[in-house]
Amino acid sequence: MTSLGEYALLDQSWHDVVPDAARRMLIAAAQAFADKGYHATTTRDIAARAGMSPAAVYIHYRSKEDLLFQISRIGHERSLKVLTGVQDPDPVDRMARTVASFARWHAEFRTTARVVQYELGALSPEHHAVVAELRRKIETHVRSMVEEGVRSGAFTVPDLKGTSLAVLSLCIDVARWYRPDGTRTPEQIGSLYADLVLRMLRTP
Amino acid sequence: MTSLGEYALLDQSWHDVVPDAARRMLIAAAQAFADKGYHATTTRDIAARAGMSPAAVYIHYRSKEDLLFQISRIGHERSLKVLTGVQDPDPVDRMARTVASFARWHAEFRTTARVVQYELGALSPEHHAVVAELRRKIETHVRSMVEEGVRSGAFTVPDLKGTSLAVLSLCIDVARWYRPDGTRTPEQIGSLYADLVLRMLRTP
DNA sequence: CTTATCTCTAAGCAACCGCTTAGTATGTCG
DNA sequence: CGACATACTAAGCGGTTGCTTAGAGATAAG
Repeated sequence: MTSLGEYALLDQSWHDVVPDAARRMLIAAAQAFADKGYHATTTRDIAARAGMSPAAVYIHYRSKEDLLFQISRIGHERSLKVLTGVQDPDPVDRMARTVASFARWHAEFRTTARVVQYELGALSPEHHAVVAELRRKIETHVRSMVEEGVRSGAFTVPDLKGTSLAVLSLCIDVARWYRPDGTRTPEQIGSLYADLVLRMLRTP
Repeated sequence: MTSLGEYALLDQSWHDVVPDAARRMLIAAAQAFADKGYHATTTRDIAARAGMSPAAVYIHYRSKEDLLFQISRIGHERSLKVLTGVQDPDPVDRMARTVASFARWHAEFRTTARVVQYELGALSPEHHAVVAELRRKIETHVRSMVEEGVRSGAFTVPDLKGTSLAVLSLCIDVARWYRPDGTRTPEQIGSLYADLVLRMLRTP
């Protein structure tokens, strides 16, 4: 029920959530939302996955939507950290390593990533605004990395904004198609995607 | 309510659906599913969008899931047709034109595409098997196009299956991020994507 | 006219939804 | 020990869900 195997698909960020029961509930909700979608998940599902009664959800969270918001917020923050955490003086190497780790994250922590990428619409307008700001930062960061490469002469792109969006889109969609039982490891997907993106961007 | 403006985001395939009320119901359902998701849409929503009573849904369809299946099936068939409809003796030109029209379709008919790509999980096992077969054909077709280019020497890829999946993934994800009020037209997205994909695949 | 068929609606049923209430067990501090 | 706070459950409330039933209106054939 709470084996390491199930937790392996979740990001390490959850360790900060206290108390213990609140964290178990959040993890149960993330797994349920990723598996069936927010609207198809009932609060009874979540409580059962956490091994508690339906009412226990409301000890630690205001509502079902609050659970989604916490998962989405923490997930977006982690995703942004993965994206911006790579430092490298060379724009090409930086892009390659960033794409590799960002794409890899979407495979390895697919459970979190799916909630982050596909359940935005279920957030309240106020909560949506919070994660929308984080998403804007993600888009801006990718674009500025492409821009830097273009300035250095290493990259040549026909449409800066559109190409940046395509790079980001490619990485994000990993969360949709990746299956843990497939032939490729998250690491291998990261390497492949870094290579493909450099080919897309590099000056011929 | 039933202006051309709203219908413009839907594929032309729907014209085959008869009788008239059944088609209106299917289009209303597709719009609702694309907008809010299958599980967040009620049969009363669908009926109201079609301008009929809640019970009218069940005159033409067995269930809410049956509506989803019809949309998903017709959408997948259309999507496959768009993908395989391009004929060109040159593997490079064929790939470019195919990617352009496939990516363009996901932008132009975003309503249909979103149901096709993001509501698979809500189908019954039997219905899911039907569209899964169509999806396999789509994947196979992209891979054989890449393969053909590699054989001709025009393309060089490190991982045939993985790269083909990435090309397909890039086009599909257009349905997630595209907004009709954006600066790029579906046509422009198609052109950009065709260019980006060729850069990904071409022998240096 | 009657009869049959098709398409639709008004009303409603059983089940399920998110969430609340009332109460219990456990631990902590004085 | 009693007083209080915390974390939980059993039970259930009001509202909504997908779907059904009974019947009305329209049309067309006999």
